[in-house]
Amino acid sequence: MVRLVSVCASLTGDELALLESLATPTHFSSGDTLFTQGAEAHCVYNVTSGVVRLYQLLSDGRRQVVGFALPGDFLGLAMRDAYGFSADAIGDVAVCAFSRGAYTALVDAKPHLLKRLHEFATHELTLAHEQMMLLGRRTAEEKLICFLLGMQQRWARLGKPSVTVPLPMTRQDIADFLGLTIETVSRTFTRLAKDKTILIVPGGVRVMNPERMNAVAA
Amino acid sequence: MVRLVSVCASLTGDELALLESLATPTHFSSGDTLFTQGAEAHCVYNVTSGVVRLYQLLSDGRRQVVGFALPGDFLGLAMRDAYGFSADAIGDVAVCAFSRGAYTALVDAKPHLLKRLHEFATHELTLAHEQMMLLGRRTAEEKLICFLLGMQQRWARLGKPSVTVPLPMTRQDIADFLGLTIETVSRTFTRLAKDKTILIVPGGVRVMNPERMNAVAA
DNA sequence: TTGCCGCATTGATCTGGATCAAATTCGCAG
DNA sequence: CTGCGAATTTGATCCAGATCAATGCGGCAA
Repeated sequence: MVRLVSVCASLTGDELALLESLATPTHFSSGDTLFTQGAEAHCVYNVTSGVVRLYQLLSDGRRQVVGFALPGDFLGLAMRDAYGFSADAIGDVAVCAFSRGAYTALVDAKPHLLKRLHEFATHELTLAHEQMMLLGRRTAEEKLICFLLGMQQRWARLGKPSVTVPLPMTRQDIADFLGLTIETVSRTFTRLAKDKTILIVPGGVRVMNPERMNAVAA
Repeated sequence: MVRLVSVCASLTGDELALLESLATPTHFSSGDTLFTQGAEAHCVYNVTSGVVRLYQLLSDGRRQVVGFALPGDFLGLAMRDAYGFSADAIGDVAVCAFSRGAYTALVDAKPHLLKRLHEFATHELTLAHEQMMLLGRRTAEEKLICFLLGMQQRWARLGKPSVTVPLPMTRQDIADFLGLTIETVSRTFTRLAKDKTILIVPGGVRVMNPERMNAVAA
């Protein structure tokens, strides 16, 4: 539980007690919805375990996955009145939930914490810019390779460095993240596996030729 | 000059004097570079007049325009050590520049200001998510219509509401923003003009059928 | 006025990725 | 183990938008 709260906040020292008193640990099962695009924003979440799919829908059903939240990530920061995207659990997910009131009180009381949240938000913005480059100007193969390297780096930063990249999300999720169809994602995986650039394993992918992949990601 | 600083900060009352003492008004001519992707981030900028093109480059020359900054917008917030994108002037541009030191001092001294900047950053993040949906899941015609309506709204929020949308950027800039080629942008404009959805005028576009455009943007 | 020079438009053709259509494999409940 | 539904892979064809290639059209310097 101490560990949970510690991950919860990515903070140290004096703020822990305050956070602990305000955080509501919550659990979601695979497919459960944390919140929906346009719904009134009641809570801010900090993911403590599992992976969350973040997405927007167009009225005709087209879907854009805007990100995958991993442990340590914050959700719902961009709250004005309503959430800007929907979020649901990929596999089991644990979060710390903060009510909007608790969140604003916390932020007002602790400028240092706001600074951290602001750093987090600007980092998110940088990632969003990279994703715009990827969506607008990269080929299918480049998209997939950048995605795999990006996920590998994110897991590595969380202390799980490995040549095997876990991919708990479906091919459809990946397609909707990269602006491709499921068929193109599948074919591109198959081609990269034939190349011996990657090895497809249950629940993920093993990076076999990082040199080539880094060269493509440029 | 009072007006300048006022726009500069989008703030009220007691913070103005502080800001005024730290801001360095600067002017750029068409095509001038404010800063370059990867360069050490010395300054934060607040645009006071004109339009700034924000973009990233791939090593082979492919370009993604990640945004157009209008008066009131902040640039370089996502500074860690280096700028995440390049910025240059489209036509004449005036900005207030804050040195990194002045910026961090200001932010540490005035939590209220940090809160404003954080709101601005989260708003930017929301826009970035919308742009991801546009780049990943929209057709060329939808992209262009969403772009025009988006620019119209942004000018309107700045107190310049009009059915004529100014487009000071080139067709190539628009193409690189929407993930299209210049030819597709030109053809799509021509088709929308034939439709009587828009009227192409020097330096911009006049919205002729906002109902249809809003329906497409959904 | 003339002649560039960048932009923009228009046309012809090509192609990467979408769409349509089956298999195949996997997970798992019975 | 067996059957079923969902996810994935694979194949055939199509098409929106890219690419290649002129042509048009200001703006502006001489």
